[in-house]
Amino acid sequence: MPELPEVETVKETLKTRILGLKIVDIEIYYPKMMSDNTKSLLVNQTILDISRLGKYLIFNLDDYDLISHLRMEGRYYIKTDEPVLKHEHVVFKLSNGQQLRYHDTRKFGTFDLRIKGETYHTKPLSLLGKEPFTMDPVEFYNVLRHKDRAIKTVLMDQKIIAGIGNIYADEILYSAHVRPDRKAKDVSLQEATWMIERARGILQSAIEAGGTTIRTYVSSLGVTGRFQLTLMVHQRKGELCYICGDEIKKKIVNGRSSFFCETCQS
DNA sequence: AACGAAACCTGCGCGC
DNA sequence: TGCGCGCAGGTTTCGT
Repeated sequence: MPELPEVETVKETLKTRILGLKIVDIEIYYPKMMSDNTKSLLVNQTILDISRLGKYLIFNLDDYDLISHLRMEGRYYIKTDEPVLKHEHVVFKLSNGQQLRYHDTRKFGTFDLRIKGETYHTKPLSLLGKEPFTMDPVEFYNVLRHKDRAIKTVLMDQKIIAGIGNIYADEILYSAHVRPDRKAKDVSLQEATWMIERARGILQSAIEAGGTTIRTYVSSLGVTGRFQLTLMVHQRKGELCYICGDEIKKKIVNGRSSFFCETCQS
């Protein structure tokens, strides 16, 4: 589910709810999700801050950083003593009686614990490329020049540029007028520059939309980070392009569904 | 080195 | 109603 904007929204929302609270206990209902050793190190740590890099959420504690990746369907809920649901796999009990619950239908999410200071120098965070906000278009172009893969595959490669997933890749490519199945090495400097500029604009708009959506649900249970931004092409196969009126096409690119307009993108 | 496919999981919608 | 299949916004691992 979550790409960079959704994770940013989850981060901001959680910061308003659990900052300064101590983890007094943890219940693990799906052992593969978190080891007992990690649990023992987390207990008695206080949540001092929450940060984000790419699609990773990072709980900054006294002595450690807990790195959380939501993968496809991870979500956080803040509850008290309601019954624990089927897909709530990790429950962090906090010092004010609240519980931070990690919910993940497909169990793809991951937790990694790092000693402060090593967080950004070890996997997985050390593998991440720059986010679109800090990526220099010329640097990006120079990477593309050597890639014999579809441009969309490169745009979603977290080692090259961090934070973009399947939905935003489609939207960015549409906005930059580039077909998802073009070879990366055939993309021009002008196009690469548009892609970075459009990535920044679209991600920023999504963050603002997500923030708006969440703010209207301040007292709701879920902290999902779902945003309401109008999608121009993603999941619109057979519908009409808002710009030229042609039919939106769907094609599998490197195993991922990809939506685009043949007329507006080349 | 670099690429594509498979694997990790569960639930949902669709056609028969 | 029930079953099988395809599909889902991500990442890592494995084989070529």
